Amino acid sequence: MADRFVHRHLPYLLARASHALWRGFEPKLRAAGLNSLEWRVLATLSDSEPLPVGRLAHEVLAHQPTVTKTLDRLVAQGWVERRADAADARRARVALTLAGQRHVAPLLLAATAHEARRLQELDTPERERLRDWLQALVQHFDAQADGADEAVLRRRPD
Amino acid sequence: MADRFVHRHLPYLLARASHALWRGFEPKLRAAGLNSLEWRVLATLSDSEPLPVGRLAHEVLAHQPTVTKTLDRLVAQGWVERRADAADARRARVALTLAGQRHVAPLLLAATAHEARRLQELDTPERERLRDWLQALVQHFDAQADGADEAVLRRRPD
DNA sequence: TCTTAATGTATGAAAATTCATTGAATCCGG
DNA sequence: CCGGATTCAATGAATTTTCATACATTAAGA
Repeated sequence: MADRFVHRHLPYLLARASHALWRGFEPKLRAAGLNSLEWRVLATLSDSEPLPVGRLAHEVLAHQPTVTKTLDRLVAQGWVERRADAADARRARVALTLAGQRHVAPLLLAATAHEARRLQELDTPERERLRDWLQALVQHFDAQADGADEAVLRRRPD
Repeated sequence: MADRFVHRHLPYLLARASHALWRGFEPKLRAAGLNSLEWRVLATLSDSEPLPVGRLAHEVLAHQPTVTKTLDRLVAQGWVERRADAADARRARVALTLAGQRHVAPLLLAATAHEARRLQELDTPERERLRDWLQALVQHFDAQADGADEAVLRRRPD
């Protein structure tokens, strides 16, 4: 399998792995009336303090205007709210409403269960090391604030 | 970092890792007049035999109608062509044109170099095992033709 | 061989995303 | 404290993606 570019190239391989693990869960999202970005937004906010839009966009791997519009929809549904930032009037603080929390809660459980079930099939002892490695990778590249592009990460002291 | 759902959940973590590694390469794609799906299509076809549309869609992690329309654009650019399948008139065989090959070739090199550069920063010996693990993961879940959703994978004998 | 089912791709309308830009608020050097 | 540069989020037009469906071809069974 490793003979073709797309099967060797790591960014691609990671995306493929993500899809492969995730596959089969979408029906559950659809049933909950969410597309995958909306899901990522709710999941991200589920156990986070209220986040500014730009930071949220970075976390959900989407562009800021996309997230702004997704938030409009989620707000209309009553799942999310934009609060004012005390220190900076430009900035919004996006948080789940109570209804939003109730809406994602079962999905979070289901997603965790789905992941566990899928991984079990694989039955390799390296799972947890993989997770550590990936966390280190993300942290490293996120932390270096990247120069080349968005500097969304230099989060100020709040 | 592992305390939050989105930082622990493996499908998400894999997607984040993919992005983190990939970040900084997009300008090069833009310069080549490609969006990321178009890039994945060209990269996939670059070292593959001509593929039917559905199979290509699966490989590039996109839906079939999306790929059909992306192909329309790539064909219009002269980078891709649809050939007839000798055995089945419904099926198309998508392949790069010579111009297409010339167009991606430098990008493939650049992408590989980019990956290498990024990974070097990380300086961990586990890289290759990670790649193996991911390949196994993708292969496992792709191979099982999945029941739950698209059965794109049961590729007939050709 | 017909008839019905299933498969592969295309299509059209609706929805979401992107790109470039705007408007507003904060920051910072003088 | 002023003025220009920077940051944050929103907006609108253009592009792309999605969803459902249509069309054509092959498969399967009576």
